[in-house]
Amino acid sequence: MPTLTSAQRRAQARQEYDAFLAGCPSRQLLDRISDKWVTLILAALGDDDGSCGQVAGPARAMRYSELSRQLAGVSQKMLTQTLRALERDGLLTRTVTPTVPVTVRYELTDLGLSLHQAIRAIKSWAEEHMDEVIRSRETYDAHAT
Amino acid sequence: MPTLTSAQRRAQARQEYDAFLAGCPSRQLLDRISDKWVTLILAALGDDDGSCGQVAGPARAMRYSELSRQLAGVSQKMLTQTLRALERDGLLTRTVTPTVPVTVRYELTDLGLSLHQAIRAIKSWAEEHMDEVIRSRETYDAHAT
DNA sequence: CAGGATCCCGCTAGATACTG
DNA sequence: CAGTATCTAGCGGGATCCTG
Repeated sequence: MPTLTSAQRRAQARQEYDAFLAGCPSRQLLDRISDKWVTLILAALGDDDGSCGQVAGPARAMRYSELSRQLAGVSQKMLTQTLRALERDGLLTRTVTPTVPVTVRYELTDLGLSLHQAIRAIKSWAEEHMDEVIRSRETYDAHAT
Repeated sequence: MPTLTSAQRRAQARQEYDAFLAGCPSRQLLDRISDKWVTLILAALGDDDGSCGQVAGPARAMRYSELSRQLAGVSQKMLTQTLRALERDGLLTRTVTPTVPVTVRYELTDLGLSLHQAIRAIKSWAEEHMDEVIRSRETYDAHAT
């Protein structure tokens, strides 16, 4: 049935999966992408860092060490583990170039890029509304004495 | 300086906070909102459930038991804990009506509603792209033998 | 009904050390 | 450079019991 439009297919997919249901695979997928490191990795790979014109860097290849530097505080374990999971889920590609020493580049796939749009909004939201949240916490904590 | 537009203020906030930095408060905020239950709670409270016209239910008040029913599989502890954190951060309000038995309603604030837009995109993405991810996993696993 | 309070297990993040 | 391997402390999170 290739007669379905992509919009129809997406609507159908949404009917099949419902993250509100405990057993639904999309619940587990939601859990996986609702992760601090996933968010930051997607943001790093999807965003142009501005060093070469910040208009719209649709995708960006980064090396392992670049990522670990940009995601301050991430352990090698978490970085590797998260990258592997994202590769397995088809969100990014891992390309090994057999130089000496070896070079590994990570790059978003189209699928990863489609998620990046949403992920980026989350990260921006956190940065933009930090002040409001801090103020809210202060009044909440003061009230509870 | 109330001469700043809201767009300017947001841009400024984004400069002050950078979730890529380990010590930045926004990193911690990002971690908090990158959570399965947060996503589902925000989605539940922000979405109209379709029972009264699914065009655009901007906000929706729900009772504790309604939430626990809709978020299948959530424990009371996690539900209560997450709701408290979201209330503290100013994303939702908790209203107690002293009936017998007591009635408690949760409702998104404007701040919560602003995050809901982004959160909803994440949940929809997970449901819409589940098939692609599953297929990707299969080929990945098959390759690794 | 809407939680609060405890107990407790699992697992997983993070630190450390080693390698091709 | 780009990981892998191992260990452990800590806490996320579920189960259970209790209350206003």
